[in-house]
Amino acid sequence: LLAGPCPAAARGLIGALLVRDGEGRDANGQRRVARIVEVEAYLGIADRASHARFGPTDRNGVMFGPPGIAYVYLVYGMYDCLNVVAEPADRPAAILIRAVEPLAGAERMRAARLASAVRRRPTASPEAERERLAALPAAHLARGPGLVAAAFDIDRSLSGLDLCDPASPLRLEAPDPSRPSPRVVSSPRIGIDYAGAPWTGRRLRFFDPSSPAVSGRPWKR
DNA sequence: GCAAAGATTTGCT
DNA sequence: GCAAATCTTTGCC
Repeated sequence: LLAGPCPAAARGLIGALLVRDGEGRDANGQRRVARIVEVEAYLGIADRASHARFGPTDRNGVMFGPPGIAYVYLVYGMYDCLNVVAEPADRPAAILIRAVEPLAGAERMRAARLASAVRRRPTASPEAERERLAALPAAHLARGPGLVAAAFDIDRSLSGLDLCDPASPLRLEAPDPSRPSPRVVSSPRIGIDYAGAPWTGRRLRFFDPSSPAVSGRPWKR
């Protein structure tokens, strides 16, 4: 699937599982599992919204490699974002994981969100942040690309990891076959106004409209 | 070498 | 609804 055209691969990732093994920044060994509910496809050199538009660099190098590999980058100097590399090795493309819906390990995700917030704002009250996160529904713990990374302890050190290897601490797994496949709708991508036409208008964002974990304002979904 | 902008999130007005 | 926080990467001198 990931070796094929990126838009179809992105659509096909909706409903797949993102799995994180117990290892992480602290000793709590809870396994985290979540359903992918929102993604965006970023195409090759010609896509003015894609990091690949600069050609291969130190940052985006893995996009030019084989499919199924993690591409993690830092955005706005603050948040890590997880991508899955798509298409064959000579064609750069990646799928941004924008939101996932927790199925297991939600408390571990809450702890990771707290640790991430404390690292970002050392002067703020950890207790206030802990209470804020405790009040958050599980479906909102990873609603947004920066929050997916925070909830799963994903940072740039995981870039290059094989997400299709069952031995990887972070990996993709096929959805539960007994579960009905989700409805998938498309929209333009978010936060790429700089790309200009026609790229801003292309419907390369895919999501499950029934999921409460999808990011963005409800009326813009 | 330096200036500018960015695949975001949060808090305040 | 708008602006701040924060730092890497890119683009131009």
